[in-house]
Amino acid sequence: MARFLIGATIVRDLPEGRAVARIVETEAYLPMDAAAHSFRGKTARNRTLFGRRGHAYVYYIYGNYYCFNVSAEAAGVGAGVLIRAAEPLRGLEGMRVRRPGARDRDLLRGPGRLASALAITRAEDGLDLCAAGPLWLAAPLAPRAEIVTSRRIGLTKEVDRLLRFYERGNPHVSGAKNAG
DNA sequence: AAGAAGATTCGCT
DNA sequence: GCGAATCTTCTTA
Repeated sequence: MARFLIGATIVRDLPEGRAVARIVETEAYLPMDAAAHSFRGKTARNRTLFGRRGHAYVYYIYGNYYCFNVSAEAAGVGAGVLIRAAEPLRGLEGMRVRRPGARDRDLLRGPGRLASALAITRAEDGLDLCAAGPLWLAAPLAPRAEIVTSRRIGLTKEVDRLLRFYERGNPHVSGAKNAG
């Protein structure tokens, strides 16, 4: 699913209007993956990871930021895909309001920035992303560029697993230095 | 009940 | 390139 979501569209309704973006970077968090929030079992915070696939799992991190994930397996199995970066397509005004001073290129570049620009918080946790609503996803339409595989970013466990995916050369991908 | 770590970002050197 | 900021959640005592 992490691969599939590259090129998919995020549709988010903000007070300023509808924001649309194209996913360019994701990471997979598998069952039996010590780096995954689901690894130690279901809790109040991560319960949507254990629900049906295609629902929003949003968590708060470092006292400042939210990260937006998509639950990725059948009910009862804990797994998800972190949406790390996207390319803004429409409704940039609403995103700019939430990321003052940022260049357009950086509006959705990085998981914390993406959630901030699209106003995604714990309030959106559990939303069905395959149904009409304030936040949903549309499958990729156009042919996609080459997808690169790499190590995941910012982890202290399972650091060698190749579970990050991004479009080669896309300027909206986070951490240029992390290209490997 | 207390403490440590965390799927990040930004500013400063 | 490095370290602080900031607070929630989970683990351990």
